[in-house]
Amino acid sequence: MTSKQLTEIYQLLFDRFGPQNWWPGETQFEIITGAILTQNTNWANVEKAIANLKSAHLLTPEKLHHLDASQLAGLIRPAGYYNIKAKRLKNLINWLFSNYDGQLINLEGLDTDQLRAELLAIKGVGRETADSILLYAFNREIFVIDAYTARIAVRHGLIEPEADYERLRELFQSNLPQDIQLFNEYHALLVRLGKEFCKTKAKCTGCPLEKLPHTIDIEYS
DNA sequence: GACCAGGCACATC
DNA sequence: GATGTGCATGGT
Repeated sequence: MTSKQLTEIYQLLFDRFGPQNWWPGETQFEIITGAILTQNTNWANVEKAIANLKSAHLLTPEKLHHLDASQLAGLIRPAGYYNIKAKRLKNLINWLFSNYDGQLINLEGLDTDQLRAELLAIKGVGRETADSILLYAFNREIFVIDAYTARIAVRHGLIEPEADYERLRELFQSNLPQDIQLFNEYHALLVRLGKEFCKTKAKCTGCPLEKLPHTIDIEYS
């Protein structure tokens, strides 16, 4: 039942928007960095911060490892929350160097549950950030939940408004084929839909899901 | 000027 | 376990 609805939604979104080519980023480390920088932040601002790191030729674990947090903060300033995000990036990099010789390749041997648990133990890496890293940087079968996804799922009656992150992840992850490319595209499409049609103050006109069962009045933040 | 954006940790109840 | 607050820039 739910899996049929989820499949229908995916079809409608893909038909309307086409492939989203996520995650934007040329390297595994760029994707990881972007996942932290985009926390509660518009992607356009993240791009400016990443551009700064690229111009300075600092977008590698080694280079950032040797940079202090205050200098890093200056470079990522356009992404907002720059002091806290600089610390969070350093936390992740310190973990990588303390336990894995600073090499992302050394994480490939971990199974998904183990890697997720380790990421979540890093201060500054919460569920969405960890799951974005798992799916988009490490190609693991994890469905990423974000504020848009939650809002859309609630508004279309796929889940109760009180549902927490893990409950939402369970909804998508266990009612869809275990397909990394599908998880990748689906989450990206939900964000696309959210940006264009599913903000907190709902303006649903022209929404590709307009004809589906709908509870417009709900405000989910 | 208000409101929002691809969250998270921490304090407090 | 639920709720409130600080963190900060840049676009609409």
